[in-house]
Amino acid sequence: MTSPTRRRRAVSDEDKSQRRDEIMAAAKEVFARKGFHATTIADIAKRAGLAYGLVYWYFDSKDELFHALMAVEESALRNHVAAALAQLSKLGVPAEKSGQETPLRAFLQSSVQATLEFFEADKATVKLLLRDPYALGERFEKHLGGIYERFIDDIETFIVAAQERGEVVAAPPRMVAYTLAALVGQLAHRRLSTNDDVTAAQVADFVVALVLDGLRPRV
Amino acid sequence: MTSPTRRRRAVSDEDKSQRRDEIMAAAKEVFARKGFHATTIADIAKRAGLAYGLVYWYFDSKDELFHALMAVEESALRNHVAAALAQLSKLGVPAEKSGQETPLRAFLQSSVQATLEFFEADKATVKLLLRDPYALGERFEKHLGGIYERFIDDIETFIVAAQERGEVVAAPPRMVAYTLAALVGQLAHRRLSTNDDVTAAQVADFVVALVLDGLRPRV
Amino acid sequence: MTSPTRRRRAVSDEDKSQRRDEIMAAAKEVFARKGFHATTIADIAKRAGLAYGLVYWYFDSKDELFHALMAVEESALRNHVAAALAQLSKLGVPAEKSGQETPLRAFLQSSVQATLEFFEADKATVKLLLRDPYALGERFEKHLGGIYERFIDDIETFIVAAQERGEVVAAPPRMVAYTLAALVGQLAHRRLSTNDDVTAAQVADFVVALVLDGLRPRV
Amino acid sequence: MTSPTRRRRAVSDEDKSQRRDEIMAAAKEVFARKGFHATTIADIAKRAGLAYGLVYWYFDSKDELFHALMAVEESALRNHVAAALAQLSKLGVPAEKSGQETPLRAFLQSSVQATLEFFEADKATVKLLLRDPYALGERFEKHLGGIYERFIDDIETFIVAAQERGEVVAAPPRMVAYTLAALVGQLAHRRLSTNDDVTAAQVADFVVALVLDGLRPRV
DNA sequence: AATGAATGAGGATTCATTCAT
DNA sequence: AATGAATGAATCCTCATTCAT
Repeated sequence: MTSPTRRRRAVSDEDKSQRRDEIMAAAKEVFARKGFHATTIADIAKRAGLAYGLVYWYFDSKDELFHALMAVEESALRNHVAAALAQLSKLGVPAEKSGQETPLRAFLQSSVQATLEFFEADKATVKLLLRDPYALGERFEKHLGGIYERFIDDIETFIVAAQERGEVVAAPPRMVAYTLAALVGQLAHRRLSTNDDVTAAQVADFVVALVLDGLRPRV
Repeated sequence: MTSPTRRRRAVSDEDKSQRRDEIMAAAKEVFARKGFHATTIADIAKRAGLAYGLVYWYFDSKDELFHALMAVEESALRNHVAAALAQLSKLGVPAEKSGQETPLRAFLQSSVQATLEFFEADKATVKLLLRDPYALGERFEKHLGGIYERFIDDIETFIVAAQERGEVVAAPPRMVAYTLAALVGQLAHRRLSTNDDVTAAQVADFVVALVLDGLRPRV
Repeated sequence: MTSPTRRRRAVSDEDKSQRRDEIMAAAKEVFARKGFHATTIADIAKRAGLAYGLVYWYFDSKDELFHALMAVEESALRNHVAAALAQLSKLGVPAEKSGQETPLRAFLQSSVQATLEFFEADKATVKLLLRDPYALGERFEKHLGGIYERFIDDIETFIVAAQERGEVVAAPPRMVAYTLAALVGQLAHRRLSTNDDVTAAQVADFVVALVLDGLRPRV
Repeated sequence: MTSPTRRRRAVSDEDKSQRRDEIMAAAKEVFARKGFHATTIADIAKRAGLAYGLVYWYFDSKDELFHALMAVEESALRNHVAAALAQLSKLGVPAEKSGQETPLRAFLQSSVQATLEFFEADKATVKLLLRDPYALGERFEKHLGGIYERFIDDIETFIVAAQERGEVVAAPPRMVAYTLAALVGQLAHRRLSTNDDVTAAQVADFVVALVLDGLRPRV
């Protein structure tokens, strides 16, 4: 039994963190809908059902709030993709016995599909990560650049490993990685405005086929 | 007899058009450098060496000015690509007799290279067309969407024709077109910040090889 | 039996008073350093190691807190000067037998020196009493005016008494008092920013000599 | 007859300067009445009968506006005092033949009186120069310090010259100068709130007598 | 008494746009 | 056509103060 004077309130870090999350959720929604510039702190607060001054209790500035969002979304995306890849090995995709291209194809398929699904399920994030930051000047471009870099690094790493494992890749790994990231990013973005009823899986199939096999059918 | 205030010389449309162009040139430079929001009408006018109130004689609003720029740049890009393709046929690329894949490969190579070169030669346009509009809300996104659409249409049209001519394309034409546009757009954009000494032609080679042949080397 | 929330020990007025003092000490330091406007209640509370909401338990407003500080500082100053003067008589300064000017000179010397020493030892108070209140609008100006008034009254009273005791004073007593207060206040203030190694005693000597004797040396 | 195209408007620098002055006049009045912090740009603009945005056409910031005011007022004060002193020599005050103290006394009398009159005639300036700047932080304190410094320098210079001319001054010139400036500043300030019907000339007489002769009448 | 989250008035500043000349 | 002064909506952010716990 703790001393009465120590009881205090239970607002604690948990509640604080929760409020932060509420604000971020509201911010994400509004930023995605109206864009960074057109969004006011008041918009965000209203959306969150709070007094606008309170936003500054949790974030130092509009910029910081946006940065925080970018970081969270990057993290979520990476987790999502990592989970998909983990699932892949668990499912026993023949990663070891295979002398074929399976691993690379499977990796690409999984990564691309997971990425597209992630953005599919959360269209706001597309705008947050793939649309706004570019136009917001260096402060965000740098952050965004880092995110991209990390993704490209991961892909490159995998491709290099595949090459070392004996898989043939007919282009410099980094360039391929880079291209792939660009492609997927753009596709995710474009899928926002287009009304395909193509699924993420189909697009992933297409991308993988394109990247691995090209348009010209094997003779 | 005209009133004294009317004297002046009748300013021809040509003059008007010229001033307009001056303003647009200045606007392009400043928009590209600082981004749409950070650019003020005063910035543009100063750059053009004019009183800033005058901008409103030629354009109704900052938005309209930006739209006008987008239109001009689209037009310039299309002309540039069209010229490259025209050059191609003039050079006697075997477009008719071909039973080979030449036309499609040549078309892609030329289009991609011309596009990249265009953006290469005019980095401001990259920012104008590929960076800002996304984050500027629907008003510009729609316009940009149209530009993309037209390009995708052109590519698609060509691919369809190629297919009808007997060339095998292992994917839905529109999807290919769409992918290609995305890829090239993103590459052009990324080339802004990266210091490759890779030429546009090399990138084009890479893209075409990737799209047509894929990563797996011909057996 | 008191309700659980009521338990605690009955906080004595002493405790309350002590907390108040802690807050005032913190406030004094911060106000002096940053100025009234630049100081936030949060600054003060942090300095005092308290939750900032608590400040409002002891003071109704930032203004009231500042007023309280002014009152305390006035009191401290008056005590300090009074002590010096008391010391003076205790030391047997010939206040009664004197047919000389001693008393007035001694009084001035002691008062001025004590005042300067007080401000010397507590530079924060200079800012609190001599710098901020003026610029803070009528609410504080009035209070400050009162403080000055009381000092001037005291000096005047003494001068009148001296005159009645037969000492010659070549000017209206109130005016002299008023001048002296002004002079000392300004000197104290100015000593903040200047790096004289002149002591308070020396300045006091100078002031007294000036006031009593003027610049022209005795013939 | 200038060419019609060259006619243009006559707004010119004169008008611009005039508007600036209007704003400064309004600002001075409001700053003096409410203090720097309590004054809003809107207050100033309203007082000047202008849209508040316009203030920023003429001044970069509230701070700059205040600085400009300080500079103008310093200048005005210096001119006023200089004029009084010029008048003095013109009136044939025996500056050269005198072996007496006349010049110093006359100089002090004139300077002090002119200064007090200046502040008398323009009470707003007292607040602007002698009240607000101290409490406004370093940015203004520095400027104000400079103003004081220049005045003290002038007085010191004169006293030194007087000494060299043979007049006896029983204290270090700079200290005297410094004291005098402090005294006059404070007196001017105090005269704001007090309802003496003492004239500036009388106060000046008093100050000069005090400084030169002291309270103890010549025996 | 104590805490610190919540509120919202307030204010400086920017800038697109209008307008008198 | 040209100029640049004038307007004022808009928005970020601060911070005194209140209040639930």
